[in-house]
Amino acid sequence: MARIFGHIPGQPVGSTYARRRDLHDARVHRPTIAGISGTGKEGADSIVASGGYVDDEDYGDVIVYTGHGGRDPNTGRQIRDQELSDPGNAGLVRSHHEGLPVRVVRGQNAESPHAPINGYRYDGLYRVESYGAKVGIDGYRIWQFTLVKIHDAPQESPAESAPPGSVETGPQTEPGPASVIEVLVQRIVRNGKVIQQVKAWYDHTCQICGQQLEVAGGLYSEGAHIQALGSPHQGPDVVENVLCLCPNDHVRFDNGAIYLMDDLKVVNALTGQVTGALKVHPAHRIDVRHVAQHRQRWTTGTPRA
DNA sequence: GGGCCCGCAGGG
DNA sequence: CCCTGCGGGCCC
Repeated sequence: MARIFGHIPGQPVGSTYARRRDLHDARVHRPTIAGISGTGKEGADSIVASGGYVDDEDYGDVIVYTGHGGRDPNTGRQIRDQELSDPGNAGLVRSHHEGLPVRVVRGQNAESPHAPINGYRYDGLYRVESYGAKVGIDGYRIWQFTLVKIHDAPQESPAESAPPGSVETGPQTEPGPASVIEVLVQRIVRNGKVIQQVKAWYDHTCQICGQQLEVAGGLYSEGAHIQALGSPHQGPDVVENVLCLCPNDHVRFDNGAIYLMDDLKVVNALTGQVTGALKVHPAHRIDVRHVAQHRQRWTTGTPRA
């Protein structure tokens, strides 16, 4: 069975499964015990986060996921260094380099507010934002992978176009749906100068909530365009149109859960209440025309094409 | 086939 | 709760 990257047809985000075997049967995550599905040559197509590794961190839209290896099978504690060459770890590295999306499944974990109460839940696609090694809680080197949720509109893998019974003979060239590859390429994060400049001004501090998100290897923030890029919004990729936000506030902002007034007060769209003021660095000029466009996009009732 | 892995059930 | 045995599936 070929490895599938991206969503599995018929398995929408939020689907729940009682046991690991059910995840396997649904092809959402094939291994029945292992947390990472993948190899160094192909990349990793899915992971399960069940809280089994003490160094894991789950922030919802950002997951710091510990690689495998080096554990005492009985106690679950690290008893030796992890190796990046182990298949699953190498797979996540490959996914990072290729920009491949990783299906994330969360398992029951009473200590995490993001985990299901029981069983397993498919929580959608993440990209491997970065990875690195550190000495874990148990005193051995671990490899950790920072996974960041992909918030684009769900991209269904195209249905198998080959009719049943149509068997390709000859060498397996693994045709692979081209559209999936295109989507992946589109999702490679642009880390251009504009976003880097904005992040530098704020040192990764969220302009809305003021928090700095610490991940392995440093701080993490996102450059958020106020007036969205591309059709139909046509916002420019300039510092006057970019905010430095934490992932959660980025999601809220991009989906209209929060918007800004012209004086840069922050408004909760559900309540209409001002919840604070945008924090702005003296050198950062924000163009209120983009602020107004974003606000009108989410507060006017005119349907959009 | 050998070894590995973020299960699972059962018993104390 | 912790520990045990018994595992399936996958990668090498």
